[in-house]
Amino acid sequence: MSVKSGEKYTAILEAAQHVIAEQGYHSAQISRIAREAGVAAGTVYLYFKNKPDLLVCLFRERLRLLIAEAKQAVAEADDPREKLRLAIRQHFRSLGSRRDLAAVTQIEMRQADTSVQQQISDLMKGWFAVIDELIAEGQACGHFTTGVPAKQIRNLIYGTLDQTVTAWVLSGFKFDLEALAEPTYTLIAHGMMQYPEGG
Amino acid sequence: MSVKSGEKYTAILEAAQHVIAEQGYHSAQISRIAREAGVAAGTVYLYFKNKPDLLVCLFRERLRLLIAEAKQAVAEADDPREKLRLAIRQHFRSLGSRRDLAAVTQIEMRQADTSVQQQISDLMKGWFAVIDELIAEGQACGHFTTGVPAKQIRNLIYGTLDQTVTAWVLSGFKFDLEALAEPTYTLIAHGMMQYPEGG
Amino acid sequence: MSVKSGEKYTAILEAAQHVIAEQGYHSAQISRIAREAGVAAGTVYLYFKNKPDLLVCLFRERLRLLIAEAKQAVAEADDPREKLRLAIRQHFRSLGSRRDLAAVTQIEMRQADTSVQQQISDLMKGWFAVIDELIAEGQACGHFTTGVPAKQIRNLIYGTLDQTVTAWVLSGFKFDLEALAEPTYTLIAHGMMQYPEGG
Amino acid sequence: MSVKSGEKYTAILEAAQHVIAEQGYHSAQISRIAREAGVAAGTVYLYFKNKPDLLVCLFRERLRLLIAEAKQAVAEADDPREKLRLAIRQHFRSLGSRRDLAAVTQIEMRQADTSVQQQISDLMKGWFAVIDELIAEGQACGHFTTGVPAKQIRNLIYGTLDQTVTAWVLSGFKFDLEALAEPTYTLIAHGMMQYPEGG
DNA sequence: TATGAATGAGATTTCATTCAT
DNA sequence: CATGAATGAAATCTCATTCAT
Repeated sequence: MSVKSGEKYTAILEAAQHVIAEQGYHSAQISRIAREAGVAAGTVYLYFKNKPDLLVCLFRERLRLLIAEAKQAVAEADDPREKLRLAIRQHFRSLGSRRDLAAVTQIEMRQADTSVQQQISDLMKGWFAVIDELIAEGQACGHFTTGVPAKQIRNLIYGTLDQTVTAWVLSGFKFDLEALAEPTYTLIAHGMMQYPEGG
Repeated sequence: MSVKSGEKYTAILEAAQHVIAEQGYHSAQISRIAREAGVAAGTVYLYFKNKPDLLVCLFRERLRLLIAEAKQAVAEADDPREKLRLAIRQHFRSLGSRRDLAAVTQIEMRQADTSVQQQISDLMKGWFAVIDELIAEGQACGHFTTGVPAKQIRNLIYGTLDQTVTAWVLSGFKFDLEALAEPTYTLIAHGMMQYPEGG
Repeated sequence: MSVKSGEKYTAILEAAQHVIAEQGYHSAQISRIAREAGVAAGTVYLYFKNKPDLLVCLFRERLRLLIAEAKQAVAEADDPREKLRLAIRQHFRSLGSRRDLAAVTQIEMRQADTSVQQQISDLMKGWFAVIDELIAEGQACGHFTTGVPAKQIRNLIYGTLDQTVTAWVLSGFKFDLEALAEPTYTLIAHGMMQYPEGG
Repeated sequence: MSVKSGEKYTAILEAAQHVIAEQGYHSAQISRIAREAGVAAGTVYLYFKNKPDLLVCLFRERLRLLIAEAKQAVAEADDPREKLRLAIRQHFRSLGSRRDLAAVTQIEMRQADTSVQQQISDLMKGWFAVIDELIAEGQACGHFTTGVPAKQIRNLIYGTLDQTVTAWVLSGFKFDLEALAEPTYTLIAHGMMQYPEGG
């Protein structure tokens, strides 16, 4: 039986997400996570190498989910512009319905030390790939500008989404995140400039 | 703790910035910062309440500088579109020429605990104000769209700049940050969509 | 725990000797020993009460062998002086041909805690008995001095052998242990003093 | 002020020796040693790198003393035979009057892990040097046999002394150690063999 | 103001041992 | 007899902070 498939593995990850969201990364003690998962502290070390590893695994699992949802959303359209619209909406929907997860990804996870950040950064490439593909497709068919490096377009998209979710978490979830999908798409896609006529 | 100026206050901040950039936030020991500043460890506590306070003060000082530079840059133009262009260029220029500072603001500072993040978040409002004012002005004179909440425009701008600088730091300063000002402005201002005719 | 024979009992002892010789006493994990013996960790506890008990049993088994070999060697001569010569040669031969065992008895076993040391110390009495008998015999027939307590003669003999084997192990088995039997016998038997005439 | 010269450094070493002699090496907690030395646990780490380092330093300090006393004793005679006699007496006297130290050197110190043993082994060379010099001198002037490797003579001397002191500690200090100096010298110097005539 | 030696709280992690199967 | 997943106790070490000088 794979050690990664047991319900204890899942229970520990759930508990970690909850405790970290509640207490913050550095105050989240292994013993507390274990108690919440209903296992002994030592058991955590049967499933995870150490505390940073637990964090990385948590992030990997959750990001895998987000990426899958993003891919699925994007697959529902053919036009890259529409794909972008759906990707944005899905991102806000995915995190908007999972506050613990949002708190962990936007705030707490970023308090981990550099080696964890490095691993997280690598995992993010999977997420970026979804955007990158969408951009490349849009550029190929002439819908998206090629006058700007694709990587910078990605920075615009990801940076905007990330900042928006972070602002939402920091506000204490005070506004409707998903409702921002449409205007955000508009801004990203059409830009912020008003034109006297046409546009 | 009461003295907000003087050589030693400055020296400690300089040392903190350097040590944190080099070793990361959590590995940056007070004793090391003190040594680098040429003072005793205890002396740090005459100028700062504690380690988080030192971090917050460092951020406040540096942000004050960045805001001043941004305001000065923006003041050089009348048209809010031009102001936006200058603000973006200035942001990339300000951080692009201060690698230690960039590493601290984009990476290390974010590892601080939640209470510090809260204070930093408050300080950021001063930075946001510069953008907000610029947006409001642009909207007032009809150059910027009013079809989208101003706050979301700000998220777009700030998120994009932030993500770009972070990518630059994480790349090991491998590309020319300032050179990205122009395409970034284009993207933000005009959007990423290509139009068959007009636009 | 009740079974003192059988393949598994033997296999565990063999594995323990090997793992301890290789990794040292404190780093020798029960799980590692079990794996090497081809049994589950829990199985070790069917044959041994606990880790110290495993060590004591290992030492007892091996010492039993050494004592048997010593007795057998000694039995081949009648003259106590010759018996001493043979005993020394046999000790060096017994350990000289079993490096793992030598490493365990001379180095690792001595890192066990005091209660184990006490038990080992008791077992050593069986070894000392062989020497003591030989000494008593030699004193009885006038070949060995009676001007010195027999126990101190034993300390001389055992101490010298022990130190020599330890030096051999610590050297990384770099010299021929058995070759030292003859000079060691000479030293012990005749002393280190040179006499102008006679001797 | 050298960190090695303070009274706290000494107090910690004294406390370590006492606690280790009483509880054994592995049960000797740093917190207990610190309490006995009248300092905080953290203070121990201002003077010693870690627990093994504390042990090595303790051994180094004490061995330095023993070697000094041995050298001083040896210096009182010219004849190498007499020097040997004095060295043996001094060794038994040095340890016979310091039971805590004897318990630590003969029993507890040997429970330390391999890296400590290695360092101790290196330090022991200083002790061996005293014996080696004495042996070389005796061989040079024809008093000691050259028919046996000098290193083996050293093994005889050191092994015998070591075993004798260990036996004394294990006996619970039940006999007079120093009283064994004379017979031990006799045995080592003249051997255990009785000769019909002369000798 | 400045020093820096001393403090001491606090959490990770290991691994011998158990026990339900 | 055998298994091996789970347990949980226990101790080192770090480093921000203090305070007597």
